[in-house]
Amino acid sequence: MNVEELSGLPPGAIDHFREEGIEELYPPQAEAVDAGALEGENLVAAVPTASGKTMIAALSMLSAVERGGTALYIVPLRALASEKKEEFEAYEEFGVTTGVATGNYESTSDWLATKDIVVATSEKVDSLVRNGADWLSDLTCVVSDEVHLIDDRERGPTLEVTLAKLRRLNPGMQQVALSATVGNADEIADWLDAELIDTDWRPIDLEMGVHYGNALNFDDGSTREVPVEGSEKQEAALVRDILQEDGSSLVFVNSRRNAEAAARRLGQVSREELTAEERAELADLAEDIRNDSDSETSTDLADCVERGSAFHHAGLSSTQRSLVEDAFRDRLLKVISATPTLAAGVNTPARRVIVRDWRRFDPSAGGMAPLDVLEVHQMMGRAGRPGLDPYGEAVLLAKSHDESEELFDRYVWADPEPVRSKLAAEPALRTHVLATIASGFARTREGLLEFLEATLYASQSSESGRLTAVTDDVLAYLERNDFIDRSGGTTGDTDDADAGSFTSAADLAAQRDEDEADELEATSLGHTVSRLYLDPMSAAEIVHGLESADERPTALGLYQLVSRTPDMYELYLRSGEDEQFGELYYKREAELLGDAPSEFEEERFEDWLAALKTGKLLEDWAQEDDEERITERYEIGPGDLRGKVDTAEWLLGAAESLAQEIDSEWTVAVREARARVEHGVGEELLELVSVGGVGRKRARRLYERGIEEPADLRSANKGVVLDALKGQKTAENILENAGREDPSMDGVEPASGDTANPRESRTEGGTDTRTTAETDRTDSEGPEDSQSSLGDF
DNA sequence: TCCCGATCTCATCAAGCCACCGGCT
DNA sequence: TTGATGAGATCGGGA
Repeated sequence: MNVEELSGLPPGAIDHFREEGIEELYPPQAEAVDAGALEGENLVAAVPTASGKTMIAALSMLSAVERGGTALYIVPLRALASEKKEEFEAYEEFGVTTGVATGNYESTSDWLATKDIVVATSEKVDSLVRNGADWLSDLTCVVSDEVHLIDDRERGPTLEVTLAKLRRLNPGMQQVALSATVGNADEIADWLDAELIDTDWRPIDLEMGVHYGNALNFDDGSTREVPVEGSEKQEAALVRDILQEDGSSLVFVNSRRNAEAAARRLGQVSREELTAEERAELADLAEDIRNDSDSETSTDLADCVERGSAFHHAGLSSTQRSLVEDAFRDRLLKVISATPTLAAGVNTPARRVIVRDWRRFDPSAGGMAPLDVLEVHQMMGRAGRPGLDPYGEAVLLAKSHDESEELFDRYVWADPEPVRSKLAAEPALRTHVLATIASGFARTREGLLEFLEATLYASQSSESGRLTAVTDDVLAYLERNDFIDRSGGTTGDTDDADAGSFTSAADLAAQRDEDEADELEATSLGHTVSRLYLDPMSAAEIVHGLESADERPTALGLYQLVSRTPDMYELYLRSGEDEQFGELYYKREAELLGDAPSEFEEERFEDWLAALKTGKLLEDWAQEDDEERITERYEIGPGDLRGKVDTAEWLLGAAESLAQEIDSEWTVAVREARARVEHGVGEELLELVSVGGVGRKRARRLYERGIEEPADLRSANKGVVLDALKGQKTAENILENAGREDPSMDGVEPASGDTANPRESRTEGGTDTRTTAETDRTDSEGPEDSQSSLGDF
C-alpha cells in the first residue's frame, strides 16, 4: 500500500511522510489500515520491535486529530516519552501539536489540553486521572505502547487499570495497543474489543543463532566460523568478527559489574579498528562523560569509551546514557555491554546482538533463574539497523553442546510466554482500589468489583473469587488506616483508634461478610494519598512516623522515614555494613521516627538499617558531600544517587502534604528537609539556592564570602561575587535573577576573598561582605570536612 | 635470583525506576 | 542456593 492511498489524514501529513522517505507501508501497517486504523477502529498490533509500530500509532492518532479529536500516547519510560515527543513534534509542520507529560516535564493540565497529541507515562496518566484532568474525557484515541508490560508485577497493574478507566471515561474512543510478539495477543485483543494484527514480519531479516566452540549456528541451518583465539572470551571473538565487517554489536549481560568488566575487555577488541578521526571524536565524548559527573563509574566509562566500547546500566546518569546511546547510533561506539535497561529503552539497534547471560540471580528461585523468552526476544530484537545492515544477527552463547541444544529449544524455537495480568495482588490493589474510590469510579463495594470486571485480569481469570477476596482484604486495610469510610453497612470498629497501626489486612478479612452492601468513600486523607500518588502503605508509615515525633524531627529522621516506605527502592546492606549501620543506629536512634523493630526480628531489623543507610546517604547529600564521595562511599553510580535524591524529593513533598493534612506541627521541618535534599545543601544555604542559577556549589562559595541571602546579592561587591562565581556571564545572570538593578560585570575584576578586602576593590557598598578566612577550600570538597565518613563511627 | 605474566583460590555480590508540584544545576 | 569477577597468592619460565 502506498502512502498516497491513505485518506483521512491532516493535509500535509502524506507529504511529510514522503519527505521522511516513506512511500510504501510495511505489511503490518497496511494490515492496520485495512483493519480501520484511519477510521477509529480498535487495534492490537503484536509485531516485532522496529517493524513500524509507531507508524500504526501515528496513522491512528493523526486521523483522530483530523476528525477533530485528541490523542494520548502512553509509554512505559520517560526516556521513551522524550523519544516519541521528538518524533511527533515534526508533525507541527502541518499543524498537529504535541505535548509531553511525565514526572519531570512541565505538566499543567491546561497546557496539555491545548495539544493534539499528548505523550505520557502510564503512571502520569493514572495520576492525571486521579487529579481529575478534564481533557482526559475528551480523548478520541489512546495508544498504549508496549502493552505486554501489563505482565509486569510492579507496574503492569497501573497500565491495566488506567486503560480501564480511560475506556470508562470515553466509551467510544479508539484504542490502539502496541505489543511485542507475545503468546496471547488474541486475549488482549478480546479484552479491548480490537482487531488483532499478529505477525512476525520484520523490515530486515533477523537471524538467530547459538555460538559454541568455534562456530556460530543459525536457525536456518547455516553456519559461520567464528574461532575463539587463545584465552579470549566468546563475546570478544564475536565482536571482532562482526567489527571486521564494520558492524556494531550489543552484548547483554546480567549484572552491572559484568557489563563494566565486559566493556573493559571488549575495548581491547574495538580499539584495534578505530581510525584516527574516530579516536579524536571518542576522546571528546569521553571528556563529556567525565564532565557530566565526578565518580568512579564516569571515569571507568570514559576510559572504555576512548577505545570505542561502552557499558550501559541504570547506574549511569541519564545524560551519560544518552551520550552513549547517541554515539552508538552514530556508529562511533562499536560495542555496548549492557544490562537489560537497554533492551527496554530507546531504540539502539546493532548489527549483532549477543545475549551472553541468559540466567539471572533470583533469590526467590534460590539461584540463577532463566530469563523469560519474551525478555530474551526483546534483546534479540535489537539486531539489525534498518537501512544500514543487510540483516541482523542475534546470538546466544553456549559452553557445551548440551547447552547449545537447550538454548535453541528454550529461546530460538520457543514462543514467548503469554501476558498475564498481575492485578490480583495486594500491593497493586491497595493503591488502585483507593484511587478508584477516591476519583469516583466506584462508590460501593459492588461498583468497585464491577469496575474491576472490566480489567484484563477478570477476562483472564477463571476463579473470580480471588479478586474479590483480595479486594476485601484491601478495603479492610484502607478502612483501618483511615483512608476510606464505609457507611451504610456494618462497619467494624469506627473509632479508628488504631488508625496509625498496621494491622494486617488479612486479620480483618473475617469481617468482610458482614458489610457487603456498604458505600465506600475516601476520607480527606485518602483523597490526598490518592492524589499524591503514594502507595497507601507508604502514606500510613509516614503519617504514623510524623505522629509519633515528640520533638522536631531531624533531617536524618525524616530521610530514614521516607526511605523505609515501599515507594523507595532499597539500598541493600553489604557484608559488614550491618555492623557499621548498627553502630550508627545506636548512636542516632533518638532521631528516628516511629517504632524500630526489635533486633531479634532479623529481617525487619535489616530493612530498618537498610533504610537508615539510604537516609544517611540523603543526609550526606544534604550536607554537601560531593557526588564522587557519596558514590564511592555507598558503591553506587551517579544515576543511582540522582534516582534516590529524586525519589526522596517526591516522597518528602508528599510527606509535607500529609503533614498538613493531619495538622502535624512538623510541616515546616518536612518542607525544609525536602528543600535540602532537592538542592543538596545545608540549612543555611536554602535562601541562596532559591535564586535562579545558583546550585549547591555556587551557593556555598557565595556563602563563604559572606553573601548569605538573595538580598546580599543585590548589594554585594561585584568583585567578590565574580570571584565566587568564576564566569562573568554566570555572575551577570545570577545577579539579574536575584533582582539586582545593574547586573553588568563589565570591567569588574574578581576580588579574591582571602587576599583582598572586598570593600576596597570597589565601592558598591555591599551590606554584608564579611569575607572569611575559610574561603580557600577547593570547590569539589564539601564544607564539612569534619563530617565523619562512614568508617569513622 | 629477579621479574613478569599466567594460573589458582577465594570472598563477594547480583536488573530496572514510575509517581506530587513547580521551576531549572 | 549459582557463577562471574577481581584481588591477592602462587607458580613458572626466561634472562
